[in-house]
Amino acid sequence: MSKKISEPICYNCVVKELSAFKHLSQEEAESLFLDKACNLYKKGDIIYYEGHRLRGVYCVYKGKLKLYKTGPEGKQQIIRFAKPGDLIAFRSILSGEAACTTAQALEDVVLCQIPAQVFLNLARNNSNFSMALIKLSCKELGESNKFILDLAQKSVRERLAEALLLLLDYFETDDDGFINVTLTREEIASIVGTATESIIRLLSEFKKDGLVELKGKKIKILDLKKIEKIANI
Amino acid sequence: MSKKISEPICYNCVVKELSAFKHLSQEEAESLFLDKACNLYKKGDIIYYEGHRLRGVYCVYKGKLKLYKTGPEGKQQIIRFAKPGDLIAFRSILSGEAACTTAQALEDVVLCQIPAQVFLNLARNNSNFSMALIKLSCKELGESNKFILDLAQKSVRERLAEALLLLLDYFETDDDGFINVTLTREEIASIVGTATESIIRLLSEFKKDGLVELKGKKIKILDLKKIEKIANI
DNA sequence: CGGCTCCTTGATCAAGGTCAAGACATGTGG
DNA sequence: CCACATGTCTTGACCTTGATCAAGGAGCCG
Repeated sequence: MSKKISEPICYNCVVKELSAFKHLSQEEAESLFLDKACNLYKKGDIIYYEGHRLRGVYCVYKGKLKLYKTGPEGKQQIIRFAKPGDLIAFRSILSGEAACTTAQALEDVVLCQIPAQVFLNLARNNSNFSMALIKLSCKELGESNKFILDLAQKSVRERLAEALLLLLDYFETDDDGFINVTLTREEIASIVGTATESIIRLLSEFKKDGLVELKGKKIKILDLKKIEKIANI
Repeated sequence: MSKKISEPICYNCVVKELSAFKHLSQEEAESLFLDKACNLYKKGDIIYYEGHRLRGVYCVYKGKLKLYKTGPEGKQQIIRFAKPGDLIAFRSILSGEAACTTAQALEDVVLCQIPAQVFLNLARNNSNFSMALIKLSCKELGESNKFILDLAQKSVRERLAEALLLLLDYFETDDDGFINVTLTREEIASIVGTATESIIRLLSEFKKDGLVELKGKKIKILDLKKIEKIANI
């Protein structure tokens, strides 16, 4: 399921500057390097399950992941994504609760795991680092609250438009202008919180109206202005 | 709209022990007392508006509040409540963003406002305090994520049952066993994320089935087990 | 008493969920 | 290389949930 690989070196890791770890001193980053464990996960592998107690936080070195909750009928609801430089599982470690989501690799992924105690000690002793973590969790909280409003008051059509904008913003585009992530229709549905069929119908409607181009699972936004208008932000 | 009143004294304030402030030293709590401003707000008063920049965090000394977001059509979505001992606006201050909700008094309320800089300095210099704030925001984040799942996948009936349990848990009961908060049907609807009429119909159905007792705006849960079963947690 | 706000009920309707069936693509092992 | 299996996508038909609209009643306050 996961295997050890040659490890990125924390104190000059390329993704360090993207994450809250950029606030660590050289010395702290060096000690981090000694304590971490680095592993490769294949596409589809589960990193951890909702409800489980976790040993530490993960820093994404390579690849993309989805974090989702599972509903009463087994349906997934994607809560957020992660990409290189992101931390995952920090919520669980910092709050001392069990994981509130399942983390799964969307493609081959390399993760470094930092033991909870090491992470908590850093947070406790380096106030720049702890303030960065506070900012991180508060920002995510703001985003979750925003999404609550959307789910409660917007139509599926509006939410799909908004989801496309979010994906574009977060994953950016490849050389051909397609959003740089590959998701099934079902996965898009579990971002938006609706049925797969609804996503299919709406996407082909967007296509018919010249708002998007579809090429297999790849999506290109052709008319940003109109999508933004539909999203009703 | 708000008026100065005789101030609770932070370093022996009765609500201090309920909040993250319990991690402050005597000295820190004394300095807090010098910097804070304490005000009374009448029922219905707005403390601050979504989108505004805030001057500091508020500590609830007395009374209950609702924090809500407003949707495109002006409909409210309640994100959380606050009661004595709770902090509000901390998310905005800690993340450095504008307020993501509007805060409104559900009854007469007394709030102490702590200036942002004072609050941030405490967070920066007292690691027990900052860790408590981290826990607080991470816990709220977990709750918001939970609610996202509910909105996306549960029926209005399930969500109402769950909302009643949440209200019971948070506000507890008065001497007669009624949930200790007074909300209009419309406000309940804007917790659940549905129309007022749906709440009315479902509440009277719950009443018919002997699950709840209704006395004006007051609600008593008669059959906790069945409500829990409906909530489907 | 008149004017609020809030609650309640009934009728109607649309958004979107569910079900079923088939097309298409992809990968596998023989 | 083919046959098959599996997973994903797509479309159409149908039906349920819950939103909306309308109207009236109840309670409360100046």
